[in-house]
Amino acid sequence: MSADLGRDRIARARVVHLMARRIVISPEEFPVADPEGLDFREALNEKQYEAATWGAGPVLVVAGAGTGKTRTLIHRVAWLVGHGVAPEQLVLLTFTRRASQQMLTRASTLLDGRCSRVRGGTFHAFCLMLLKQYAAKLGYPNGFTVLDAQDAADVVDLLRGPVAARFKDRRFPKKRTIASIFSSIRNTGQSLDSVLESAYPHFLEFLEPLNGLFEQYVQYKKEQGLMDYDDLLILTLKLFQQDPGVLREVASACRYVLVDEYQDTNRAQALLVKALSSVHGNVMVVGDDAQSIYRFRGADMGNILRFPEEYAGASVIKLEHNYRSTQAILDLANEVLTQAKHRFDKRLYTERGKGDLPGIVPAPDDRFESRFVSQMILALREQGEPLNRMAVLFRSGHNSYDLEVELNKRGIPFVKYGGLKLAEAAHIKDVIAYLKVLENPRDVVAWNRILQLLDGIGPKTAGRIIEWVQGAEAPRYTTDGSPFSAAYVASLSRLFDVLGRLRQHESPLDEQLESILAYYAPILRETYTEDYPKRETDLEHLTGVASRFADRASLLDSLALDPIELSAVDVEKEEKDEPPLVLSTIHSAKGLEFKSVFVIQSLDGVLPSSYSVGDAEAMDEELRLLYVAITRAEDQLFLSYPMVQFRRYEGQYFTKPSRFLEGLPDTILEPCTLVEAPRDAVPDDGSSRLQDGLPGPSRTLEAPNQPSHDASDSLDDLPF
DNA sequence: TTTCCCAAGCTTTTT
DNA sequence: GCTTGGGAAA
Repeated sequence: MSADLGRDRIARARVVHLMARRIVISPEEFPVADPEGLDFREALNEKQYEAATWGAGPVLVVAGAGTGKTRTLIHRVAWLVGHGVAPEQLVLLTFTRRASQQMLTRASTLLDGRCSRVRGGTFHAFCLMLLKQYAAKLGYPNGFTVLDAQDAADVVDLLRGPVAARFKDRRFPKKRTIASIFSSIRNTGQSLDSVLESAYPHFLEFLEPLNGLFEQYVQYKKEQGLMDYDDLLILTLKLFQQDPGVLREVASACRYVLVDEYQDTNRAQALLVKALSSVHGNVMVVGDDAQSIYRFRGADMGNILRFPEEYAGASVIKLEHNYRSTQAILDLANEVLTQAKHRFDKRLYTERGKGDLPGIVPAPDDRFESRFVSQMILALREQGEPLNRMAVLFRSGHNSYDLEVELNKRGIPFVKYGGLKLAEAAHIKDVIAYLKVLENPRDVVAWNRILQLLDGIGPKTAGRIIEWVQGAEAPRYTTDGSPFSAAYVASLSRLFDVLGRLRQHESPLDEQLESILAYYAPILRETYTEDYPKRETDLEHLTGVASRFADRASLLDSLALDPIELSAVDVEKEEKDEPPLVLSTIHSAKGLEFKSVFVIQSLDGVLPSSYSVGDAEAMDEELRLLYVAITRAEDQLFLSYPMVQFRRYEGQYFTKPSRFLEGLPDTILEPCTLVEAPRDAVPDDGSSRLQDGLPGPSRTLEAPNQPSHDASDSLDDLPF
């Protein structure tokens, strides 16, 4: 590796803003040598090295898929810490908690644990931490509650009622829609009418009432001590704005700001980065415009494209050498990307060999698709590929239901990322609501939830009770002197008993949870008579998760921001057995890599989603999504789709493969045919037959071992 | 006012 | 396939 960087000293001038006076201090200098015990030249290529050892000042690292972005960031952290920057002065902002944890653990291994004190996490988590500290300055109580998307919609619903009543005969938007309209106003900084115009033109007639509702919503949350996800970002900005002293204090502590996945930041996040780096000016953002996939929640690719203008004197480092995938996989990725309306001047290259061509696999229906995938996985496993180095990716959470059944049937362990989260299940939210009420007695959403679980109490009565509880100075947990009817006073006082007792003497978290669960158990059985055993297991699950937290507040914060934690328990449990296969939405798979990747349901209408068809920008995003999926693969890539699907009332109907994959030359994407092997001709493990796709125009993949089918049935001959 | 029942509608993707 | 909303009965 060449050592020629043309710089003896890694140094850049930097300017410190202190009060009104600008005092220029001398450049920060690091010795050229690597920190003890680490050979960065050995570990990194020239560009990566340049990025990792960058001195001060703003830098944009444009890192294509698989170009060692994480590796570079980790070495960057290690470099800075190794050169004496206190880990506490480093802020590493990432998009998902998974990404940040992965990064910090990997960095720790480089420098024996010192890096674990690096501050960071998701933007939202970082802001929450700040807001906990400064809530009072914004007129919020310290015990404010964080609302997840569902809770936020519930708050909207409380306010929506009277407004919607005025439009009885017309279709007033539903709570979720309203909540997401509000969210997009705040994420993009657009006005209500421009949001409506671009995304919800059919609701333009409700501009006025929605405007009023929006103001009420903002007001209400403030009064009740509630913050939604967007508030976390926006109130932090507001805090900085109204109180420059706080900004200075916070930003001074952020000597180096590192941001991962910068292409997916929205306006508020970009402003936060600007603010946090406003004292030291040391900001490194890493990203890839071709992998921007969060437009739907306000991410703005413009942030990364405009970075050089936004930060005067910013340098740009490009990483283009791909270390992950074979050339065949990159060829497909590059080819797919050329279909984008917005052109990317990006062509990934590798020095790895050509490798196997990616295959496109039509399956007769999704049962066959699932069998194909699971069989292939077993075969690869027989060849020594660990399950956790393989992944099945899909557009949306439910795309894998059928496959999950098949995997269970075959005893293949898997984890699933993305899609529905346990923390969103009704019974989990119930239990959490009790904790929330204990933490923040002003949390009306939680109160409503737990009160309405009681017999004979609906929205109206719940409202009256909440008023009673909160009417006094301190919340009163008693029915003494209450105006409520005897019909439910008994059940109400049982609830108050439990809450009052827990509030009085703060017992350890697990004991609190135990009391709550004891109280909730009969309610659970009654409300979910059908399937309460399954839900009871989930609650045990929750107890397990809770035991890892020191106190109620930190459990609640964590649940609000990172519901994935719950499914992480599965991982640990399974890992005793065999590291499990990964199922993931493409969104959740960002930043991960696997030896073999299966993209299922590569259908037109799924990927690209039918919701995006007709919107050029949205279609480009779908394309980038496919690009992200393809570039997760190192060696093997299969894109499959069912040729026939079922729909509720229409029955069977024919599908079309993703338009992004149609018309690609066979030399880039190889068509494969599934053939069902005669049953008795199948070797026990089925491994030998899948391994070598024979070179040729159409690879044949045999699908052995399907007892329910006539052995002579060739799939090609099935009667469609 | 609540609850129950039926119909309608709707779903990406995440913090 | 599931949640959400409306309407009617208790």
